[in-house]
Amino acid sequence: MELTEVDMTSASKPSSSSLETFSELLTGAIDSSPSSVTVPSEISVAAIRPKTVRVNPMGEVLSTSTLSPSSHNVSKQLEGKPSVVYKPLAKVVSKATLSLLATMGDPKIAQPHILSQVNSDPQRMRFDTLRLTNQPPKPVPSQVVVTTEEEPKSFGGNVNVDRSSYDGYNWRKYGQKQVKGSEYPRSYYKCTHPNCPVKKKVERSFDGQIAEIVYEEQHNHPKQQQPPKRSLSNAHGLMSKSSSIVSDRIGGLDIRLRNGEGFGLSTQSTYPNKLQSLDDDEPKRKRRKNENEEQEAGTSGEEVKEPRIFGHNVIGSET
DNA sequence: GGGTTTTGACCCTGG
DNA sequence: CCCAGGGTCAAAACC
Repeated sequence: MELTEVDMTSASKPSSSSLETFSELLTGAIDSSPSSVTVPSEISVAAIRPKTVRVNPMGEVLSTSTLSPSSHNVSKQLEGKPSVVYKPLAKVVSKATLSLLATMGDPKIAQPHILSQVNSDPQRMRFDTLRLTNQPPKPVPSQVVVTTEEEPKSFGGNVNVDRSSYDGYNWRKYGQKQVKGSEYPRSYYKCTHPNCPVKKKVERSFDGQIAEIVYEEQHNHPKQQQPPKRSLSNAHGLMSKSSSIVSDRIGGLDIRLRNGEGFGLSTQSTYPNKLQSLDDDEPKRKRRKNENEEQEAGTSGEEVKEPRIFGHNVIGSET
């Protein structure tokens, strides 16, 4: 199950230094010049309409507007190849996003073709990538799916840095669940940064390969240049234990960005509004019964309990 | 000792 | 209004 990092790294990772990290690519792409990359004008549409762009490592279009049944086949095939899926919000989606995607593909390595397609069902889209279901045409959020062969290695430069697809940020797993739509268990990760609202969902195949990764929100902080200390130290442990993410992503993964181009993008610069959201973190945060009884009145609903990002982790103190 | 992962239960939203 | 599904929390265990 655990793929050898070496395999993926050396196998498909020509040079991580070039790409650095996935996020970096995104960030850089956006930051640098969103329109620099050749992005189909459809992207703009994405902002309004849900679109899905799927390209396989070879640059072939895996799926288009409506995911066809065979599309899911593609996903399966991708297993062996890294694929990146971006699922930006319709409103947030912009050329920049596409640019990111395109950039992520790494020009030197393999520039993935970005296609945009209209999705039928937003929700379905989530696993569409994986299973692709024929959903009836409906207006939904847009989704951009881009698969690049180099992507995974890009941010996976150092397989040593596992940590659920190390992309330059620290992630903390806060849950795992088996979703109906997916045959693989879905893991939920949150950026360990104090105010970073970024979350990502990772679906791993039994092979330990990442079947799909969905990023939500954007990082409102610079990514770490170095992998999590723990990752480095326990890189082995993780791999052997349960986090074969690294391998996963290398084997073949789908990365999707939701809510704004996902991670690595400059939220502030691109979407100031997002900042607010970030600040709020999650107003809707569901509070456990305990909180209810204890902070029933205490929480005005706006008091974001940032101190407790998740579990006992810290955050507020982060300094 | 600190941080992360695991796992079950709880809560919310959508159909 | 009820049910199903998804997402999140929290305690314990592990590294």
